[in-house]
Amino acid sequence: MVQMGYYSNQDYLIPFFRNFEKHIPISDEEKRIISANLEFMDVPRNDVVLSQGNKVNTLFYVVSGALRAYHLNEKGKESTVMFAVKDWWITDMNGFANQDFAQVSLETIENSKLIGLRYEILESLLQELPKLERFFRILFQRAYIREQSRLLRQLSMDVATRYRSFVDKYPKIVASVSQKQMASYLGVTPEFLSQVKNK
Amino acid sequence: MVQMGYYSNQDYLIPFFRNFEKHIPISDEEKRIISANLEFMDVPRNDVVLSQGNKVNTLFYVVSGALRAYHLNEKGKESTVMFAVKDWWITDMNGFANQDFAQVSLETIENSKLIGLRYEILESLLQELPKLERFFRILFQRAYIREQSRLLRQLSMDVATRYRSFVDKYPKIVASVSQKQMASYLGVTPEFLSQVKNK
DNA sequence: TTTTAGAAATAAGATAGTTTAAGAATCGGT
DNA sequence: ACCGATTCTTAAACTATCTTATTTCTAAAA
Repeated sequence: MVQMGYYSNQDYLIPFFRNFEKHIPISDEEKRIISANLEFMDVPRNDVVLSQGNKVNTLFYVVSGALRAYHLNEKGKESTVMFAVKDWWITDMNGFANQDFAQVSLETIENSKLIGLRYEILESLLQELPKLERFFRILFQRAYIREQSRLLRQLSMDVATRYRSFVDKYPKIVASVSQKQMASYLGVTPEFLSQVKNK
Repeated sequence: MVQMGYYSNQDYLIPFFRNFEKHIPISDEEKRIISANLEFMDVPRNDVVLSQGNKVNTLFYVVSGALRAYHLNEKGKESTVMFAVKDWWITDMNGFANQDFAQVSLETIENSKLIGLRYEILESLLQELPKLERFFRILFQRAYIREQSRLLRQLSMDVATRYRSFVDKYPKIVASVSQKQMASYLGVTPEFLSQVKNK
């Protein structure tokens, strides 16, 4: 993972604030304050930016590229909890919010530009700019809705329907993801997904 | 569903603000403003307070009792998305936040006292008391974490482990829930849960 | 008290998903 | 262009879970 110098941060900040302003308006002064508190990272494909079992200190925003959050259980079975592409935020949220250990690892599945926001920094930013509470309220509300919808699909649909539904919803993600990863997201074996697809 | 007169609202408001203040401090004046915008309901067991397919206009806070959110798919299969007991908030959040139709129904599984907060009211309260943004930010953050953890359990654990894990985590809920409902929450048939339990 | 209905347990046959293994295709590195 | 290493497909045998049906149990209604 490479920390970039200040000169090139506009590559990160322009898309970041463009997305930010879709949710709430923000002044130049506020942008300046926020910018000064972010970290900019250029991460190659297949790099692990957070490891299961470690303390979680950073919340990531995806400027470009794609990430995957996955869990490894005692039996070595891998479960993909989430993918993130451009404009998504991702981390092990439980570990982050409760300053606890990560239950998932986070890896890039493409070369990625990320913005990192550290826990203590976010906490103090929220104090300094209460407006951010609204931003993150909206963010978490949407994240909650997303997870609840996913859970509902997991419970109420069969694999073929879940697969089609995912492809419809996130065609961009499908492109960067191996079938093995896709299967572990849907909760089936890659072999079975292969069967299902060929019908 | 019975709307209560003003005289008895303290039964609702005292537990409500006691819980509220666990997350953020709040003045008497703020309490007054919030109180004036809530609805108080006393709902008997097995009452449906929101029906799948209808527009969602209310967010519910559980003062006492218990609720269940469930979805019915085309094949008539029922999936329990969530339970809520004392101090939990519940609704079809997608329908609520996006003013869309409910994908789930909401029913009481015990006689329940609920506080209702309507969509437009919440929106204007958030304008009037920006402090509430923080409250709901924390609320949704926790809800998101909860859903993500549940999904992870769903993907990575077998039925027996999921069942034990639920009983450990929510012993109170287990008491108010039938085995059929429990099974539809865990994503298995009641018959299979019965087998699993007897081991 | 009898009746009724819904909960749960049990068991047999059906289906969805897993496992294993082997071959074909694809991809990054040299 | 070649090699080794993943990744994907296919298929057969297997296992877990589901469906359906029957029975028992329980609790509330009449």
